[in-house]
Amino acid sequence: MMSTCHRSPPEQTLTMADVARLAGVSKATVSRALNDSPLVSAATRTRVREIANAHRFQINATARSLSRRQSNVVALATYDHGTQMAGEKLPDAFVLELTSGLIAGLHEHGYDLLVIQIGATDTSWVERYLDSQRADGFVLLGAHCTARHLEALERRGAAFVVWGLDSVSHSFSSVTGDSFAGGRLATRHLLGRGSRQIAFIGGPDREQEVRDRYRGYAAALARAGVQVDEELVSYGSYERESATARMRALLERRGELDAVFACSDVMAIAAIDVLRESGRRVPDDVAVVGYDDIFLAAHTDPPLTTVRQSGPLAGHLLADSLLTQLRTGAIGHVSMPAELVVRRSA
Amino acid sequence: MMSTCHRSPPEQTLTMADVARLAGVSKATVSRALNDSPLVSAATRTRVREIANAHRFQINATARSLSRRQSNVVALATYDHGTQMAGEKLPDAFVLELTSGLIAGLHEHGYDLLVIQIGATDTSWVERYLDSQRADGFVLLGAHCTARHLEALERRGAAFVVWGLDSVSHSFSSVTGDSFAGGRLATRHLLGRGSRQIAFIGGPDREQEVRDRYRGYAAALARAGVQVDEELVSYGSYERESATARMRALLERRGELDAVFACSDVMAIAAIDVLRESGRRVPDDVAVVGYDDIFLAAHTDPPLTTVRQSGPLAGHLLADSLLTQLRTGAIGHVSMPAELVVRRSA
DNA sequence: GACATCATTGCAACCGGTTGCAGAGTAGCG
DNA sequence: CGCTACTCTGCAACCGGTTGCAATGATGTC
Repeated sequence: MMSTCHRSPPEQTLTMADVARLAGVSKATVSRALNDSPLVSAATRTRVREIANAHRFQINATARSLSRRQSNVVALATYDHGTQMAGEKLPDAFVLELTSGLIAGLHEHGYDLLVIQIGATDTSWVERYLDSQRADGFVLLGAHCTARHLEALERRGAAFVVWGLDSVSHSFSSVTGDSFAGGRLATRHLLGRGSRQIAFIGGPDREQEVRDRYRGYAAALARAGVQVDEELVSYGSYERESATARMRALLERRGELDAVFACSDVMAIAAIDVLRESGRRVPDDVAVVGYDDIFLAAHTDPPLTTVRQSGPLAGHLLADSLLTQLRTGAIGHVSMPAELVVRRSA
Repeated sequence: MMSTCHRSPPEQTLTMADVARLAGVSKATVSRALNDSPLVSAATRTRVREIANAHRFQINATARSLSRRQSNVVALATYDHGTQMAGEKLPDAFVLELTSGLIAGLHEHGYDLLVIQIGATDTSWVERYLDSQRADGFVLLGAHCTARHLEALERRGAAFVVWGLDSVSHSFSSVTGDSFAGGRLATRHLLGRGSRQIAFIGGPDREQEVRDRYRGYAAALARAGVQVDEELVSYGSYERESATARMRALLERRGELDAVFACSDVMAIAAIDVLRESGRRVPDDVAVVGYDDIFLAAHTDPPLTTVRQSGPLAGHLLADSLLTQLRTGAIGHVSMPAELVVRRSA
């Protein structure tokens, strides 16, 4: 192929003043025409727009931000993923998907996403980004943010949304996974396969998320007329080792169990190892359902049936929530549907 | 704890004019003082700065951008991670780590990172972000960007860096993994363990990356005085199935092989499955090394020894490269060291 | 035909920084 | 002491949009 010959003239980006001159009107009129102001006639509006398009005019976002006193940028606060924190609680893929949905959601309303890194104790970024007009609001990930951060944001009166954190004691917008529905979904699936002795392996029992999953578990059992057997319920930490120990204990107490619902995929995988070790087959003898749908889940043996949350949807909801707050000041809480990914382990 | 009483007065963000008034000087002097201009006396500079700090003055980035005609923002172009593309070639964790390093690297020079999503065929984002002054330059991920994108950027004269793409026919800055070193590292490690019949399972043999890894493999063998056995070398696609088939073929041709170097972790895992199936033990009978260090690698059985690239370092180098280009116009190519992660498979 | 009303448009002052240029003050030099 | 040189500071004009307000002309009403 030949290289292009009709390269347009240098054409350094033009300004509204240029467009105004070309259209034979004033800067103000161009501004109004492009912003759909009712203060210009339809005829003028279309003419100006045609000229602007023909010359590929791009409005200068910086100048607009300066006079409107809003940047149309939202900052996503993350930790340094190059170090320890990486994927501690959030699966990597989920963060990327969430970011993707967030960008898309913001974009629909003319906002861009800035990504910043924040330290656990430092809160200066709030002023640095807000007062300098670099961002209009913030999105935080609950797994990463501290009480100190939340306080700093509230004190400064910043607009922000948090993913995965219930705001019992504070008043800020949040979007969380519907753990109750997730727990019910997992349990219902196991019941549907015929299991009746379903074990529950939870994370720390103080966490709201874990409690909600338990409530969902219990609700599904009740609905099916199955009594909750407390001997089948066990809490601990999210560690792999902790799950291994608990699975062993469960087998000793209730060797006849026929299913396991674990509150994370990592715990589910550990449980499967223990079950195999004890000579049981998965899913034939014991069915297992996890939670999160980490990348690994699709590649274990057998592939893990698990509960996942839609990252893109989470991002979209965060965007909507934050933009609503920016526009109206309203704060809100949204709970996201959980979906069951059926693979082979149950 | 009690809530704070000494909440500072409303204190709507102050401007340079305010600082100027407080310091009894002009706006211009404040600007110069804060920017380390040689046009202010040392005494004035410190006094102005003290006052600015005392009042927690934050410069308005928007206004500064407008008059300096540069935004101090760099855009990272990504695809929509909510759909098919997700993690096709780049491990999720790597993208997050790279982003992390990128943010840190940019931050050191006063730049922020904007993340945008681009479509495979759409190129309008170049003008949208450049002409509107929203970004000064771009970072692209080779696995995601098309020739069309590169052309659009070059035509527009944009500053940009690409990760993982050699610019043989174009002239733009790039940062890539050192596949030659990676291949050598892996092979040397296998040789060090005593293996002599080392199979090579590559991706498509047209890819530069794959060729470089092969060169590294060959170089390490030569160095150890081992003849390359073409029967042990095999190419194909990156698919899991393809790797399975090739491993089977290799075993038929050279049942006595004692090690495998695969060009991706997914292929290495597939190879391990085949080896097990054939009754061989890993690593006792056959040692296996992969490439990429995907999250899964640390959790396979046995945990996979593999070659990884430092995501944070990649990000830093991308930042440096782009900023240099913005400052001086110089374009450059950097090759990143590969590191061997020794786990249990070799 | 005179006057109030309304739809359009332009003027000019913002938004909050940066910077060329002129002027004031001080020091250096013969 | 007079004159040049140099240091420091302020004025004012930018950067490229937005918007209150006044001005213009057209339309409608009695």
